[in-house]
Amino acid sequence: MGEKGKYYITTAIAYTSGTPHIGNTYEIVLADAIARYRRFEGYDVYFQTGTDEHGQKIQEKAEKTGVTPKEYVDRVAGEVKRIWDRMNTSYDNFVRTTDADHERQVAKIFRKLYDKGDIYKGAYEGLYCTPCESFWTESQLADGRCPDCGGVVQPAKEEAYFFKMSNYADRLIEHINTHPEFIQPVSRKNEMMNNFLLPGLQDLCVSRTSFSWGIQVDFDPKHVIYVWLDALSNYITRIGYDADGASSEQFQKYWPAELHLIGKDIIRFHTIYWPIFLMALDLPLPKQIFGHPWLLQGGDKMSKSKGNVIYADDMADIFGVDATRYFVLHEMPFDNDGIITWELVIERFNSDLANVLGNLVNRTISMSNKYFGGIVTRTGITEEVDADLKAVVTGARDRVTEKMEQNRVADAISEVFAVFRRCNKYIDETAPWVLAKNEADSGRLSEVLYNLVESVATGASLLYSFLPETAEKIAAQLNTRLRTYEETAQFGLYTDGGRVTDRPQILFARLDPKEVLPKTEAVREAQQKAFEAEQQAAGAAPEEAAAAAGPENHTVIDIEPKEEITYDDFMKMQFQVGEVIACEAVPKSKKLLCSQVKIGSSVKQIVSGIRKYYTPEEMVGKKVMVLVNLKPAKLAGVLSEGMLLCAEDAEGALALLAPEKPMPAGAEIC
RNA sequence: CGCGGGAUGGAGCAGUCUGGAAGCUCGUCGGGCUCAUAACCCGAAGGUCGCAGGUUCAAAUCCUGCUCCCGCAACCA
Repeated sequence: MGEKGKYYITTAIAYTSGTPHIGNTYEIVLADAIARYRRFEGYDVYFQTGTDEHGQKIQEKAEKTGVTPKEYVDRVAGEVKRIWDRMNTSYDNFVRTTDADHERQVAKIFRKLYDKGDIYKGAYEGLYCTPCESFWTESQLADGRCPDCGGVVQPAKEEAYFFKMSNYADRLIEHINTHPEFIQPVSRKNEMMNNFLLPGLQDLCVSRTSFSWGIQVDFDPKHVIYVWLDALSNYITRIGYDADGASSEQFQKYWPAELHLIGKDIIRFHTIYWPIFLMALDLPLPKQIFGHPWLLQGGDKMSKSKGNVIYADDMADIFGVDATRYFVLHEMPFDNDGIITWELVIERFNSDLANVLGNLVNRTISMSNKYFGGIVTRTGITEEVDADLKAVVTGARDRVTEKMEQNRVADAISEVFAVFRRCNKYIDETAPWVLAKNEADSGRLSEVLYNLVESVATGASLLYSFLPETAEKIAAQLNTRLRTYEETAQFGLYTDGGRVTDRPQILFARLDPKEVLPKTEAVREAQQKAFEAEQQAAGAAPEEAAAAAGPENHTVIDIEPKEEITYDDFMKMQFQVGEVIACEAVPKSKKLLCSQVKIGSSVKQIVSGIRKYYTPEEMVGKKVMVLVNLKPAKLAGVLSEGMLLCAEDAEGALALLAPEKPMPAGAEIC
């Protein structure tokens, strides 16, 4: 181990706001495949993953569930770790940002940067948008309004710490330009340059006072350190970085990282802020940051309310761990998003795992048993067809390595399977069952089977990084061991006269979609139920509960009953008939319509998410039912002073409620 | 004019940077074979490479314009 040097690989640490789905799981499996392959090649690998556990969102989530933030993240982190373990990932270290030594180091890093002058205390003196919880400068405003939501901003001032990004921007641009491999895939590099670096970096606010769940600034305890500064630091703190210069040997050895594997959504943090923080700490930059694409469910984003979130657990329950690994590794393209559907998973399972691989192993072993009682003997009686088989098998390692060098894991695994496909073809070319009919061909038959067993053993060895369990099973059935990196380029290592198992196990039993799809459907339904219950527990609005009930019934919809309320509770709400006198689409939104609703002698502005079902034109003149004493709020920055009542069907389609007989605007509904 | 990505035979993708005979896996159809998990092997059909212009001896690939999808940001009161 280690003769090729060290290799430090990390995944992004998972944000503990909820259970990771298959898309998150993809990242750890991808990293695991890379880590295992590097070990296989002979690198001294250190593979780190973990959880990101601070921040406002988590504080809120915990409050909602009625537990402390720590209890909340303990639970989620345990869950994340369990899934990572179940997926058979070989990480060396699982970091939690609530680990004491991490927290201590981050506080020290913050202080160091402050002492150095890269972080300075300032104030947001600017225009604050309450719904967005964001400050904006004069120049950022759009028509004097919040550029994000279009809402009204008010002058406000809040003390905060800032990081002087501009101190390092030029150095970073230089580094990116002179290190083309730094950001992968390259399309992302241009994106970062054009959007953030070249227009000029704003100083980054690196503290918060609006919540407390985070690492305190030790010399100014009202402030909590910005989660990204906190989270990114995990890459150095947990391998022993010390801001006071007492960094561990481990840190000296492994930093800088060879690869940060992250989702494409957080590329900006890793390719701009993180390198700049490192420069400020006088540390070398990671060699490469790879922003992998996402898995999308049938082209849609996964959403719990649709019940189409695919969890690694569910997939592993139905298909097994290695099949799950195979799917995410194989189906994920290099720089576009991949698609995952249960149908596709079944297809891949049957065609690749069951047919090409499983069946190959099975037929190879069966023939050995049938013709030679399981004994595999090398006779040296070769024919021309053998040469191509051997070339494909012994050359596979370099082809796989070439793909892995580029982090093209999906292509690499395809190269491994090319070996198995070639073996199937070889069987057809040599037709062992024909040789078996003639005693004179026995020697040749024996050689053919030896070549097959040998090829399968090599293929299994190359497969190990991707499907470790399967590779080991194959080796066990062939009664051999997995080959080393060097050995996979050789042919003929299988023990002459060795014996394969006499009881071959089916590696992957073919699946019948008719049997599997009902299971996946059950998973989907269970998920919707769970979502519904969760919403219920969180006190969701009836509309949401109805939406979560699912598109099952055509004529009747049952929604979760809510707690009984008193007449007084009901009387707190004021409903009136309103007349829509004007209506327009909210410019920055897709779903919202903004209506001016006449209620009695006043006019209220109400925003509703009904654009999909009503045009602004047809809204005008409608008499609608309005909840008028709802606390005003901003939607997409537009003030909404009430709520239009709608009925919602199982598909989520909406219909406005209207009085059954003509009523004047302002009439009370009681 | 918010930012970004995409459109390639029935499905999912590669190829586009660095123009030069349109490729892979699955499905379909036909054939072969029987050791094996109705698996394996061979062959075929099927594409005006989103639309319209332009550059070029040559365009999926470069340029311009357009259409349609999707993601991000904000949002279902």
